[in-house]
Amino acid sequence: MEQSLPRAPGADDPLPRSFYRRDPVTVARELLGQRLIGAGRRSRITEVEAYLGTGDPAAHSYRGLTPRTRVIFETTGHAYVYLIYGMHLCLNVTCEPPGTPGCVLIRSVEDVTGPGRLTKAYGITRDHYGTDLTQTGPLYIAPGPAPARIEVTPRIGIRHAADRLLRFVGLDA
DNA sequence: CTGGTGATGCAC
DNA sequence: TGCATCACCAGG
Repeated sequence: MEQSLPRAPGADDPLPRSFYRRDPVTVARELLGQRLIGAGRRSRITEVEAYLGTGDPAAHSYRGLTPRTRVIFETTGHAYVYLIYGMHLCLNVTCEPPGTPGCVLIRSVEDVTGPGRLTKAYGITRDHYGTDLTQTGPLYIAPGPAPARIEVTPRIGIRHAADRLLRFVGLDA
């Protein structure tokens, strides 16, 4: 039988670490259309925000390395999950090489809009903090078709650097 | 529009 | 040790 190939071509192989080893704006834009896989879902990513490692007062990494922000500084392509407003979890993907902070907030996929509802739909908890998203597992990201075009807007719900155009929405057709 | 909710990080 | 801050959502 087909023993040399454990999986069929076209399977949802995770995006490689090199995809994430770039600046948050590039990673954010290219993350649109890719598939977030977990909890039986494989929906395409439709809305993201870039948080820059330096010079971005809206980014959690702005005030330096802390226990909470550790993965932002030390990993590439891992999940940064944190609790916001005492109630909702947000899923971010770390980027840049280790030693350089930077991450991308995944706000929505095709059928789930909103960062808090997205984590709920995927069953993401704080236990997912630090999960390697380049490994096939309970939560990872695999290739999907890029959107036809990208809308660029300011980020949602922040006070600092509210004028910066770092939110990206993927639109088809 | 507002309230609910709790971890975080910094001032003291 | 306290408390302002916070990348949200559901309900009026």
